[in-house]
Order: sequence, then C-alpha cells, then structure tokens
Amino acid sequence: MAKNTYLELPGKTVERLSQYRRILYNSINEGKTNIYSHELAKMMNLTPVQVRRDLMLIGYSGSQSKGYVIKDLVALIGKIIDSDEGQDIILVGMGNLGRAITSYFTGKRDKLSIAAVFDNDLQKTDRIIAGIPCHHISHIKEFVAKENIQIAVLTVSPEATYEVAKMLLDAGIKGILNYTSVPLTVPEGIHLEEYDIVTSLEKLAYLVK
Amino acid sequence: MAKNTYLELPGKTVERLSQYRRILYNSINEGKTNIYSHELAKMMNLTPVQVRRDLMLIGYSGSQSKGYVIKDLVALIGKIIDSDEGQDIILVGMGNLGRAITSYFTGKRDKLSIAAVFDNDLQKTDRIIAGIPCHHISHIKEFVAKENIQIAVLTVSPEATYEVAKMLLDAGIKGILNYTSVPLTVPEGIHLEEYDIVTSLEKLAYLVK
DNA sequence: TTTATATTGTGAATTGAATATCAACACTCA
DNA sequence: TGAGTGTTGATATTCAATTCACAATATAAA
Repeated sequence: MAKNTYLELPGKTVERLSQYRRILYNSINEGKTNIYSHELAKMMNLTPVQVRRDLMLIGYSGSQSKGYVIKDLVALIGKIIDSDEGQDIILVGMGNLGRAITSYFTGKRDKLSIAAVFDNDLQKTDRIIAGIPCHHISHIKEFVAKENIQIAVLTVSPEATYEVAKMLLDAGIKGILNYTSVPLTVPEGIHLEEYDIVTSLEKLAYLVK
Repeated sequence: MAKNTYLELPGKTVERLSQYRRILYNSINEGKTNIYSHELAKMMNLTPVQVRRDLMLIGYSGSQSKGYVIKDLVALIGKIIDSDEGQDIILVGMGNLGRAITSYFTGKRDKLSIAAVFDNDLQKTDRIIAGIPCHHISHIKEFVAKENIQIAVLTVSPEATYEVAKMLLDAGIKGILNYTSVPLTVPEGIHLEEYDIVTSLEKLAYLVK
C-alpha cells in the first residue's frame, strides 16, 4: 500500500523502478497479467532477490502462487516516481546531442515531457526544432519561472557549461542532467546526474583490458 | 609505482581517473605543473580525501610541499586505462543519437577511436557519415574479427536491440555501451554499461519531488 | 491427508564506496 | 633553532547496496 509519507528509496532502486515499469508495459502488451520475481529479474539482468527487495521497499506484495499483478505494480510505480500533474523539462544546447535527445525523448513518457529547448545561436532560436519550440538562452529564467520548470538537461559545449549551469541554478532549477564532459558543482538540495560518454568508454576500455 | 600485475580498481575510481586526466590536461594548458588534492577535488566536485585515496589506489605519491606532478600523474593514468596499442571501437545504429555520439567522440581521445559505424539502412551504408565509414550490419562479424574490435556502442532502435546485441556477442565483442532503452543480459566475462536517458530523467523527477 | 515443490518476504551477513581521523613530513617565519 | 601551518598517506569508521539464508505460504501431486 502506498503511503502518503515520503518514501526514502535508494537511488539505484528508483532507477530500476523506472526500468521495471518499461519492461512491464511490454509484458502487458504481450498479454501477460502476472509475473514472478525470477521472470522480471531475467528480463532486467538482475537476481530475483533484488527484484523482491525493490518491491518490498515500495511496499508491494505479490502472491506465492501467482507472483505479482503487473497492472497493479505498474500503477504503484507510477504513483511513486511520477508527479501527479506531470512535470516539464527543458533542454539547453541544441547541437547534435541535444537534438538527438530531444527527438528520442519526445513522446516517450506522458508524465514527463520537454517543454522547450534553448540555444544561443540565433539561427536556431524562435522556431520549432525536433517538434519543440527553441528559444534563446536569455529567456531561460523567465521561462522556468512562468512554467515552473524543475529539471534541465544540459547538452551545451564544454566552454559554455559553467555559465549555463549558473543560469539554470539562478533560475531556480532543482535537478540537472549533465551530458557535457565538464563536471559540475551544485549547492545542497540540487540534484545532479552526470553521464559522460568519454568516461563511459574509457571505463569499458579499462575493463576489457 | 605502476606494477605490471593487473590492478583491480573500483569502477567508480576508474571513472574518476578518466575525468582527472581530462581536467589535468586543462591545467597543463594553463601552465600549471603541480596540483594539490584540494585543488583537483574542487575542480571535480569531490573531497580532497577522495582524490588522495584514488591516487593511493593507483600507487601514485605526491609531495607534502608541492602536491602532485601533473605530467607524471597523467602519464600514470594513461598507463592504467589506455591500452598500449590503442583501442578501436565500433558503433551500431546511425540514427540521431548514433550520429551525435560519433561526431561528439571523434578526435576526443587518441588511444580510443571509432573505427567504423554500422546501420541496416542501405541509404546510409557504404559511405562516410560524420567522418567515419558506415557499413551494413551484416558485415559486423567480419569487421570485428579483422580489426580486433573489443568495444561496441549500441544506439539502435529498441526493437533491434536484442538481435544486434546477439550479433555483437557472437562476433566476440567484449564490452558493450548500451544507449538503448532495452536492458541487456550478457554472459559472464562481458562488460556492459547501460545509460538510459528516460531512466535518468525519471530518477531526477523522483528526486526533485 | 501428506509430501514435494515453488514462490514470496525479510533479518542478517557481506561487499563496496565514501568519509573521518590522524601520524608523519616539509616548509615558513619568528 | 623551534613553533605553526598545510599537506600527504593510511587506517578506521560509517554508510549504502547487494546477496545469503531461510521461514512462511500456497499449490499440486501422491
């Protein structure tokens, strides 16, 4: 049963919940109604114990004979990770990567969508790119305030990273997903996720050695 | 002192080493020759203790008065994460994201480069895209064998993910960087890194709630 | 009914990573 | 010289995440 009190879940569990949900949608489409921990684990490349632990943490119970009811589980995950009214995101930096992420993401989730993108190139601003309105970065603060934006995706050049990050924090952004190669510092209370392609590849290169 | 024996480093440390090196290149360009743990920590958004512990793990020693010698440190990191002869990568799936990653990555690292990209669209194959030769996916196995490729970046559509991953494993790939939204399962001994944009954003959305 | 089998749920143990603490050392300045 | 400062390197501690081990339960089969 979902409590009204705020659930303090491990970060890793939250990530997996997002993925459980996506996989479970597929299962629903294939006509499945119930699923066992070992089935879900197999699909996610995890152990069954870990799946059960995650579901225990969100307070969902299955049955020993039928496993978990997919529909209910999906609904509960939604209750935990979606916000009721939905949540809008902005993306800053409409280069190759920004454009790719924008078109990739658009329409993927109904409670989470890119409301606008920003760039400093006047050639790109004040028009629709990849289906989303593109504004000049000088309008970030005003837009964030008006639309109550809390999350920003950062895909600008390394040189511009600090300055744009500062603008975003100044505008009141609460979470930044940083895809640039520049490590960021954020104040207490602001959430930051960093994913750098070069780092990932160098890590893999080390591991396969 | 770098040993010849294989160093078993924590994954997180390897990631940070990659980033230390990139930041240290900048410092060298600015004319710095030495650096203290607290300086490096500040630039990386870490604690000095963590920096020192990482360097301790790779067996690098600084001096109490001058800190670390940047040039030597960079060289040692290279010794640990680069392979001597360099390492070639392939990328499969030349959609928006594949193209973005290819142009983003090309030229970034000299010991690590994208040797070829693959797609199943005949419109894209047998020509140069983003500066890299693009072949049809039916040639993956042959190419991997001939060029001794160990790492692949996966940016295909969700529907194609399983099939292409199977091809890559079959071809003898040792590490996969999976940017699709489909979680993969790989056999023992194969390294997998997964980064899904939707998951990252949903995690952020949860955190800012 | 009884036994066997397969599943969930969870306390306890283990592993892994980050942080705190501090001795040892090098330099500066009185 | 000797006190004071700032640094590294290393051990100990804390914290987070995963895995182990198994009790409890439901179903099917004998």
